Amino acid sequence: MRKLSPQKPRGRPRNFNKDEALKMALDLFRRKGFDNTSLDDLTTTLNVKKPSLYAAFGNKEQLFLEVLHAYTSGPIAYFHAIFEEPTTKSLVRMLLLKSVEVLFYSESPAGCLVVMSTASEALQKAGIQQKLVAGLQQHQQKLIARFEQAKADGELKPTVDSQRLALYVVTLHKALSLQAINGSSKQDMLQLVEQVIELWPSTL
Amino acid sequence: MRKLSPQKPRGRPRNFNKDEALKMALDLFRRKGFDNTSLDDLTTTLNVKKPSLYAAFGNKEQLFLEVLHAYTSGPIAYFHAIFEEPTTKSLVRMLLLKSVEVLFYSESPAGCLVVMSTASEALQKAGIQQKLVAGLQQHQQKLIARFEQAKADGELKPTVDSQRLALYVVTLHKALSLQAINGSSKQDMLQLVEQVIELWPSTL
DNA sequence: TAAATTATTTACCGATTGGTATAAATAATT
DNA sequence: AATTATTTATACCAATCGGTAAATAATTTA
Repeated sequence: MRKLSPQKPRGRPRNFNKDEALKMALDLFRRKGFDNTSLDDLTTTLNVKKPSLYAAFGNKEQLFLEVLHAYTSGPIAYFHAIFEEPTTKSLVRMLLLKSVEVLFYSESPAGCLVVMSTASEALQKAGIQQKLVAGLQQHQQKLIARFEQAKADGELKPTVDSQRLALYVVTLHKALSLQAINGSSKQDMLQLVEQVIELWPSTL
Repeated sequence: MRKLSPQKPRGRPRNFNKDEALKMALDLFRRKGFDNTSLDDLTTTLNVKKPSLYAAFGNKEQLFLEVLHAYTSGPIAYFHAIFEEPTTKSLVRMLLLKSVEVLFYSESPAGCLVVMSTASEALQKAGIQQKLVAGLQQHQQKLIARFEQAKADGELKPTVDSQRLALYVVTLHKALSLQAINGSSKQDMLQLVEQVIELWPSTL
């Protein structure tokens, strides 16, 4: 009955690492998008034949879901960490700065997997796009609550509309991906962040 | 030698209207994106067989270019009109409000053809994406010049960084397409515009 | 060593992609 | 009426798409 000790698996061992494969697939999906990343793209860059890929991950959508999980729990884990910031201003600043870091983590900048995938038709048909949008909206709700708290704490003026302000922030956040794709330099985007912070409603 | 009077064309007349076809193609490209709009999509909704389509427009890329021209000279002609506005604040307000109108002109909102097409891989390979990005950057340059003028006129504070501020505006502008695709309502987006205007640097 | 289990390789599948050859249909011109 | 020019419809093309059947290779267990 004991299954605690992870005994060696029964059959032939797979000769590729699942986590590394997920990282490479993440790069592909980010650079080319889900729809335009073909199975041939995946098999050649991962150096894994199609049947092996399907045995390990299921199909293309399920592979994407695993990639997505690796992405949200890895590169964009800061999504949750920002709420530890003391002020809304530093929170927004950290959110945007960390985003820029993620977008430029490799030599060739790529958009955010979550944001850009919301425009995928294949993911929409598969019902995955809806999940992505729901996750983004949940994040937006957390921002609203945080801004409300800041109002109660006297950090933000009572005249601030938390919903509007949160919409403003998530909109800017999503836009960073487009800017990266459109060729903005990292320096430009860091300046953009500073511009946003400079315009942030005064703490009164 | 006279070719002034447009005599009736020689052969069999085509039984579809090019301009109407372009409008329907525009709808398709906006809703599905260039890559995911197939020739079958086009031929069925335009009710035109493939050889006729190719005789009239060339190929898919050239069709897109004609659609793009119809789009820039039609729905988004406001892109140039905004520079007639008296203040930078009203200019930005008009830019964003007109954008929202375009995104919601039909029942189902769609992204901006230009903005979303900058993420297309097929258009990138065809060298068209670069043209789109160049056009957007040209628009950004005009904004920078306008903000500089506003500083000279004393409308904007001398401390304003025109480049940064223009980058901020175009980023917000592009983000509207993403918000529309992500399901934001028109009311939400109009409120977003007001939030941006509220944060606009004071005229001093 | 034999059996059982899992992964790999090779080769293939039907469907869809963008694009086209060919011939019939429709018009103006001679 | 015959010729010429243009568009139409039918049928097809090679290439690529996501996905899989079948046989072989590698490993643990008995």
